[in-house]
Amino acid sequence: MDTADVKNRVRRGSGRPTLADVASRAGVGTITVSRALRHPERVSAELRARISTAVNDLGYVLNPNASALASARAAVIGVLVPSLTNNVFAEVLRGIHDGLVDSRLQIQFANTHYSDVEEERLLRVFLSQYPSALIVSGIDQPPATRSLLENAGCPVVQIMEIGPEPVDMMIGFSHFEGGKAVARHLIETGCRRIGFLGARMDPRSHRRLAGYRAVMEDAGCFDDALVTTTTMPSSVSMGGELFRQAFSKTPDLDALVCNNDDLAMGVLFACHRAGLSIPERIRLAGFNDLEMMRVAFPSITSVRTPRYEIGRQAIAMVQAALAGEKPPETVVDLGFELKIRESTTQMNPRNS
Amino acid sequence: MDTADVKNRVRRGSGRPTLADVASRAGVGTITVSRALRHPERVSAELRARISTAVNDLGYVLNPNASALASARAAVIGVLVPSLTNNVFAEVLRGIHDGLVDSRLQIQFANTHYSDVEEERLLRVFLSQYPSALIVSGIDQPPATRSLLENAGCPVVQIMEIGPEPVDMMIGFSHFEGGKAVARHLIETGCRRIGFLGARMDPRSHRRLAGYRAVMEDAGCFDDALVTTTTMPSSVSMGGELFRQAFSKTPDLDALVCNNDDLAMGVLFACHRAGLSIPERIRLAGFNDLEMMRVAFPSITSVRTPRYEIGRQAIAMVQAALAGEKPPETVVDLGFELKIRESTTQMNPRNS
DNA sequence: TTGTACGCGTTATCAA
DNA sequence: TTGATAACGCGTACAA
Repeated sequence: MDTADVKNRVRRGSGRPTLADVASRAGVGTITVSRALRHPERVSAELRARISTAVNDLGYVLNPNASALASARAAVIGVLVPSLTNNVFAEVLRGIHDGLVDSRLQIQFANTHYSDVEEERLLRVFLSQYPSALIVSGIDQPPATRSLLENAGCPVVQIMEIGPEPVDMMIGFSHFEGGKAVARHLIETGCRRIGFLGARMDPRSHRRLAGYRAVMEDAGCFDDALVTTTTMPSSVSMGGELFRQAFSKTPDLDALVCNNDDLAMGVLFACHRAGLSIPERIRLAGFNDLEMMRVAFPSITSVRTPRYEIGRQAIAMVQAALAGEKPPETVVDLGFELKIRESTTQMNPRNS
Repeated sequence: MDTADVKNRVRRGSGRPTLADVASRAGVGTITVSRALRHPERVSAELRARISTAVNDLGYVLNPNASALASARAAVIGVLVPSLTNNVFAEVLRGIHDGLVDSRLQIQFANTHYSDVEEERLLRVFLSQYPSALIVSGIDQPPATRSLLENAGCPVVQIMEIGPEPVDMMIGFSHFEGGKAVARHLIETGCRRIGFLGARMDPRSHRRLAGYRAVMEDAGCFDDALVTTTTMPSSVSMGGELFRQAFSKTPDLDALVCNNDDLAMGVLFACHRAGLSIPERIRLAGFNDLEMMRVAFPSITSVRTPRYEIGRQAIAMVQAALAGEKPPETVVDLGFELKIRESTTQMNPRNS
């Protein structure tokens, strides 16, 4: 094949206008167009205008695949969550998404199903494309996964919890303190036989349980029989299930701390059905403070957790890092708020 | 710069092994490696083994960005949903995700917030990277959006609903029929003053309302005053809100059809609080059949919708299309199931 | 079945 | 501030 053939080579292009098309129309080099799009301030006003016109005339759209290849950086943020049906993570995702409007970054997410093995596998998939940032749930990554994160070559945010040794950044709150807060509230209002119901029992659940236990031991009230857990997924019906187990083990229960609001709802319904009044016979508290807790009958005490804010601020931290800013805070504690409601107070809710 | 300098050129590589590295180690051409990875059956067993060894030795991982550029096809499937907090779409996403294990495709999702403008914008972003497939919610895309979808150059699945003119493929069920089913059930059990509560009022909500209305008119029971809706987001507390509005407009209500289960929960709690018994005084039905409906007290009649299955099968349809299979069914109706429970039957729930 | 040569569309390098 | 040129790493076309 001689050089004369070169021009006859088949072009495989998609037909979409390219940077080169824009460049020739604007009478500039391709790199100038690239610059004008990415760093407008580094290009003279005149060229910027000519390029802008050409872009509009041609309907040019950047090819992110080519960009990713050339720069070894994809405009994608990888997000790993352990569950999707769990309302908590849906809210986190919403926060992440809302934090990303007006950004060229895309969310790519994956569901680890609470599996460390899956998490590591998915992380490798994400890493293969040189993501702009990674957001992972929890702080208990096994060594291999942690090592992958440390060498990710991009900002990494661990969300939902806080701990002493962030891979890079962390945002969340203390589940241990959350567990303590609920238990303390019940102790303070006079309860002694306070049960704990937990499902799934991921690391965060264990920390809430540990918080509950610490308070109970302090008060001299702890009793193994008061704790009822399962590794099965959490659900409203599981709440009823666990309640029945707990109530048959310890019929002298005077309160129940639930690991999350789904379980608490299940307990509420089970008590209604069994004719056990809340809060008169049994006091009840949940965790997360889903919207429903406030309007339930009776309304249910819960720990409000900043799920949306976690997602939102995780993105803010990522963006700051990508902009080269190094904030002093690499570990952000967003705290929580104990919402005390009818289910743990004596008043007759119908008169409230 | 003379040719002698060429070898001194700065390499910008990431340091990761490339196809060429694998090829030279295995003593084959790069394209053979590429083929061995994508279509193992087209490569001889011997080379396949040598290549496999080289891949493992080097820890080679495909660079999806380069792959996407070369083939003008990213291993990404774009998913557009109108909401994330809505449990319904969380389940759809879960189905999509589960359908994608063992696939090299990644999910890239975006939240349209029920906005057509956002939907179009996000679609353009997705399209710019040549996705392998697109999944969009609903069937009411405006002309511009529809045109984008028709020219997407990849499989497109419209989910949640079915209709006469799919862009490409559709999977869902008839919301109109769903609305009819609930209303018919209530009419058949003797109700006449059946209210309808709706929030958000997206196209699917309107179709459920239309189904309800059709049945009510048929029965000679329709009354505008029985319909209470808002365009505000749906929530449990909004259910209580709408109930109070409806009850003051039409205190002779004998049943309520709720546009979704969140509203129904809100009604349940509001009735408890107001001392109105369900089902004795007011019968109640929801839509979607969230897990909670089954264990609520009283348990709540609802229309079970195949949310997880929609996601799951949407992926199956995509994969079939990508494999070149053209199934006869481009519109798949997954149907729904009316779950009749205590909230619309006379028995005293505590004895059940 | 296997290999060669080149194109995909962008960004980095370096010089002007 | 601007541009020429190469490089990113893989897939396609076509030939062997």
